Amino acid sequence: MTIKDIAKVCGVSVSTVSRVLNKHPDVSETVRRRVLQEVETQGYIPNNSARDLVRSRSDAIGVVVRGTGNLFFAEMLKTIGREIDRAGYTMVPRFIDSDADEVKAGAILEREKKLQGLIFLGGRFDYTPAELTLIGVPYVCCSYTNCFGSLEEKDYSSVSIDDHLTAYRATEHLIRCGHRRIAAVVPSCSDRSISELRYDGFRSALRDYGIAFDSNLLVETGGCFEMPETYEGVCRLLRCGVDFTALLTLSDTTAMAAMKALQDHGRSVPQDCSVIAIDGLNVSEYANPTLTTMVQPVEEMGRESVRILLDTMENGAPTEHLRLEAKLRAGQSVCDL
Amino acid sequence: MTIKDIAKVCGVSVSTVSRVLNKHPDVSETVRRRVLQEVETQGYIPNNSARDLVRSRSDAIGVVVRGTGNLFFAEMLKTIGREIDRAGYTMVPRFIDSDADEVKAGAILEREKKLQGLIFLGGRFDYTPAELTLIGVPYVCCSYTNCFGSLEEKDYSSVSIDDHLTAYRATEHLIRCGHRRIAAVVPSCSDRSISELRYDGFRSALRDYGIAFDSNLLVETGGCFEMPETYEGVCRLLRCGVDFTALLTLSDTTAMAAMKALQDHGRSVPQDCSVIAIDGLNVSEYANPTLTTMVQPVEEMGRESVRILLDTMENGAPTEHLRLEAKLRAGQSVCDL
DNA sequence: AACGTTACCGGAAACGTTTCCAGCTCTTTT
DNA sequence: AAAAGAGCTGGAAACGTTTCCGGTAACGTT
Repeated sequence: MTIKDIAKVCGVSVSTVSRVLNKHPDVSETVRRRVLQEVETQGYIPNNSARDLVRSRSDAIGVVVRGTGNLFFAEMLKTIGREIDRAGYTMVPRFIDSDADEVKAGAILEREKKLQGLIFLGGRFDYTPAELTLIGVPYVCCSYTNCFGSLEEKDYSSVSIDDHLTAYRATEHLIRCGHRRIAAVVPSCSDRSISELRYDGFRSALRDYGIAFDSNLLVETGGCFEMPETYEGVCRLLRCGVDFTALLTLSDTTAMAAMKALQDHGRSVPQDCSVIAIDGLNVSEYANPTLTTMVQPVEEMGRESVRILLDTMENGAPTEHLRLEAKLRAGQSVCDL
Repeated sequence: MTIKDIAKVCGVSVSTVSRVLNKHPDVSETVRRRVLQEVETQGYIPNNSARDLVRSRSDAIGVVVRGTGNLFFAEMLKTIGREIDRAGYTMVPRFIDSDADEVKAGAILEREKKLQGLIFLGGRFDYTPAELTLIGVPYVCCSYTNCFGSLEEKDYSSVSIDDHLTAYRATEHLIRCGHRRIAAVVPSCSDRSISELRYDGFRSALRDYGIAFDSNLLVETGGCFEMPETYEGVCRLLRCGVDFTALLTLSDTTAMAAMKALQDHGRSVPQDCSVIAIDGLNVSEYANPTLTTMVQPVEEMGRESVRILLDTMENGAPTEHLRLEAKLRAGQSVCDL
């Protein structure tokens, strides 16, 4: 079942059928209708390989996902997938680990498939600027403000919450609840990473409210928003015997790990220690206690990422850097002092 | 940069280069080496569209994911994606909702892309056998024993835990801990669904241990393993005032929702009520209390699903139905009576 | 010396589209 | 009435591969 069969049975040329299929204007209404009807009844589906070959492009958009521990990316991937489908493209995801070579392989391999665009989704990427310029297609960094620290803003697009502001607001919320001794668990990802931005927001809030920063209250963890590391980090903090009434974590899953550590040490949340987080996963509404968290607009982020990418791909639109707002969802993990 | 360029610079024909690239035997060692070296230095990458066109096939494997609430599928998708990548294929996932038409669209749309195989991942699919026979490629149902109830076993492959046995073992664990009044939350998915199998396992265990089944202890919920429905269901159960000391849930996330409902009603887990689940998500180790759950071998399931699919695709191997073992991971959500 | 075999290689068709170009028929303009 | 344009259509090249078929050269066998 090819375009030729349709052409033959309709008594027209393949060119004409092709024109109908591609919605070209210069074909008579009668012929158009005849062809479309035949396509319908025969159940003809164009051969994508042939189409891609002659157009020398594909309908594939790659999504590179890094940061396996964070369930937030799972939700993001789903919304991104839906949007890509809706736009008539094909999503091809690739999950990568921390392994340096596999990360690099990501960029290379994405080029083997004929991708039209790329979405980077995740905590951290180790690409060098040189490697990135090798990518000949537009790409957007989703949920990651400074995906590639050393890159020109005009060379890529990004969609994320305002990480600095979000952490600021979270901290502010704790402060307004009367907390002064606020600890923070910060994954020590790379420079200018998402965690650095959020950490800066945390510090800014403290400063603005005249609260001296106590470096003993800072827990740096390895990995990227991993639960085991977070659990361990909070345990260390507790062993230090330093005093604090609230804890800021940078994601929902790490918040759950942190709460677990607190609870395992006999501290109940929020009575003995409030915990606030960032993400707003569905599952966090069923944590015990329910998480108070800054909800990222997952749907909107996915939609906008794809929109921007498509706009650059199809219309050559300029790059864009979108900062969305995360909204506080009050749960039970924070209480007034 | 095409195969012709390589041929020209090597002084051979395109046929020869093609043969080298496809590891055909009849090409001399010297030529082979010369070509490979040129391919390397030039950084030549074959055009997949052209290759697919002439071979009239692609390297794409579709993964249809249904059941958005269940984080287990997110973990499965990741391992499946890794395996597909490793095998040199391209994964194209599609997330579908409960909407009947979108479900059907799944089958149809998967055929538009030239897919070589399909993996169904998720709680329930509404395809009719007639629709399924339209799928001209091999497919395997992953983590879902009776994906398509009314289908011949020889027509598809499947990989999952033994759902009946797993629920049996979970129930057995509760019984051995001294529990007699055991409630269960069962999503009312379709006939012969995953939840029916697990429910049967639950009933079998009760029977084998001589415990009369009390229908008041059964909570049927709408949706497929959704947290809100589960929460509501457990609330209903509690309002009934019926007595029970343990609760079986069929997934980790619903377990968390169930625990939340119990806790919100002043019952602490496990002191007032033990809770056991099935899945073994990472996050369940950080629930409060830590979940006691039957861990599904995610890695193995993903690996085997892809292996079986590839074996059928490439070698025409017969269909296979693999039942793996879920192992109990003791957490804190179950205690002796 | 003739033949068959083996190992290797090139030519060319084929895959199913899209798109450029040319041509045809009508209508409108000069 | 001729020229110009508009609207529609078909022919054919091109996209980059794979693979079938045939051919050559070298070599061993009779």
